[in-house]
Parts: sequence; structure tokens; C-alpha cells
Amino acid sequence: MAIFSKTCEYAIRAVFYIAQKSASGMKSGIKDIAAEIDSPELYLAKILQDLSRKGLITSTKGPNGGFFLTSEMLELPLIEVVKAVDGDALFTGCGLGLKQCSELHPCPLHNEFKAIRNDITLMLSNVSIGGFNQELAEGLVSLKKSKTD
Amino acid sequence: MAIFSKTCEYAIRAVFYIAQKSASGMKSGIKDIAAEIDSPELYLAKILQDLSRKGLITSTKGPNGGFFLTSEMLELPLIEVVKAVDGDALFTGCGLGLKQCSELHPCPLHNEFKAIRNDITLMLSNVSIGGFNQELAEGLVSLKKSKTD
DNA sequence: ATAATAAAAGATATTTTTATCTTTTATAAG
DNA sequence: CTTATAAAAGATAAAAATATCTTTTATTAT
Ligand code: FES
Ligand code: FES
Repeated sequence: MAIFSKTCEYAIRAVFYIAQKSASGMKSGIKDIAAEIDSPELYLAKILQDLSRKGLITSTKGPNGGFFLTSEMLELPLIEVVKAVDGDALFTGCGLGLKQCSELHPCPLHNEFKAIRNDITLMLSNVSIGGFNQELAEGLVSLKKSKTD
Repeated sequence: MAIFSKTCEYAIRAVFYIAQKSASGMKSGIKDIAAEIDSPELYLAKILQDLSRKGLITSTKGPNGGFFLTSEMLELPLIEVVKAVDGDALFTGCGLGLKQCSELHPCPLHNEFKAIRNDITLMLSNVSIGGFNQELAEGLVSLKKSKTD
């Protein structure tokens, strides 16, 4: 098990890609995005539709259309994307699956999980959707699933 | 998405339960365990069979039989259970789902994920399967999914 | 030996997640 | 206003995770 669902991994890689394009005023078509982040095109379309409905990304139809981010959206913390896709179990739920995480009736690992959840929450709150545009543009980091080396 | 699969949550709760019983020399029947940790009995049986094959727990058949842990098993770090059930994607995989986590071709969140993965690994390596027996015996912590309050 | 007990194993079923296919709607350009 | 483009929406399909059912094997006590 990975930390995020596959759906969420695609979503994050996609918004990072769209963000970088948006920074230079470009819109991204679903075909292009899917190819650049190595994701199934039609499935990614569904994911982006969902993010669009939730207001985390936006799009226009028709020629010269595509997905893009407003400058406000570029400033949103990445945790918004994760919450939109995977919900907030990762941030508030009990690590051992108890119905609710509770100080009164904690699981054995409650304190340990609390610390880790806190770290994850902080990290995802402190990086913004557009925060990696520079590194992406410079090719210092990658969004492609399959390695080329 | 939670941090562990449901299967893994059941596995951890079960080994904690068996551990506490084992500490006082008792074996635990699958029926008893399932009831005490609120898990589907027959599914949990499969999970425990798997842990048994992998040598993390042991059992005897027949009357007075059941699952139990040797003193060596009680000392094993909990991470062994997680690895046996969920694999090690959580500890070594790329958080954004790239084929492999790599320093040379990192994803944008590589450093951030590395720190968090490290925290999780450390935490699960530093708690032992039998490490909560006292707190469990005293009723300070709970393994029951559904709250009674 | 026989019967009762309890886990192991194998087969099947259900649910959720992931992925694809098809049709519709909105937009822009000619 | 017609055509091309591209996302939105709805329906379906495939795969994986979760859960259950049935039969078998090992052990213990009588
Ligand atoms: S009760 Fe389990 S993490 Fe809080
Ligand atoms: S490359 Fe993504 S976590 Fe290392």
C-alpha cells in the first residue's frame, strides 16, 4: 500500500503539470496531460472533472480549450487536492482503523500516529500546487511514471 | 485512504490482541480474536494463516489450540507485520507513484516524502508487537473498532 | 480407536477501485 | 450558421481488495 490512492497520485501529478503550464499562461489538453504524467487518459479525465467541479482547477471547452489554474489556484496548498480525492482519513482517522480516533479511547499507537499525521498534514499544507513550477521547468524533478534511464 | 489497508489494520489489531494473551501464556481462538477486535472472522482467519506461514505468529490445532506468540515473536518490531501484509511500498515507494523513488530522477515531493517515510519506518521499527501488553491489560488502550461510549 | 475441537486450505462471492467506451454540451474559428 | 475542437457526463467493464463458504487436516481428550 502506498500512502495515496492511485487516483490521488494521478491527480497530484496532473495538477503539478497543469500548474507549470498555467504559470506561462498555457492551457493543457487532457491528451497532453495524460501523456506527460503517464496516466490512463480517460480515467484522468474523470479525475480532473471531479477536481474541476470542486473548484481546484478550471477548464474551457472547444478549440484552444483545456485545463488551467488561476493564480489563486496556484497558491492553494496541495493538501486540498489530497482531501478532495482521498478524503481526510489520512489526516484525522485512526491508524488502526478504529471508528474514530479518540484521546479518551485511543488505540495503542494513537500518540505515534498523531505525530505522523501531523507531519503529513503540515508538509502538504506547506507546499502549494504551483510551488514546483520552477523545478519542473528546469527539468530537475519528474512527473513521468516510467523511467527513461 | 487510510495509511494501512483494512487487511493490515485487522492484522495489527489481531497481533496486539494475541500478544497480550500470549504474555499470560494463553492461546487465542479465531472466534475470540475476531470478536475482540471487531473483524470479520473468516477473513481474519485468512490473514492469520498468512502471518503464520510467514512465521510472525504461530498456532496449534485441535482442542486447547489457537494462535499465540513465542517470546521471540513478542519482541519483533511491528513493521514486520506491516511489511508482511502491505508490502514495503510505504517505506520505499515514491509518494507520487513513480515507478521507483530515485535521487537522480526524483518527483517534486521526493525530499518531503523521504522525511515522512523515514518517520513512519522509525516509528514502526521502535514499537514491538508485545510492547502494549501492559496498557492493553490495564484497559488504557482499545482494539475494538466500534466505540462503546 | 473415536469424537470433538480448532486451524489450514481451497473455492466462491461481494464490494471497491481503477479504467474504458460512448454520447452530449460548450466554445471558437472560418 | 456550420464545422472542428475539447471537456463533461453517463454507462459499462476490468481488476483488485475484502469477505464468506465449504472441505480438509491436525490435535486432544475420552
Ligand atoms: S485512536 Fe488510533 S490513532 Fe487515535
Ligand atoms: S521520487 Fe517520489 S518520493 Fe522519491
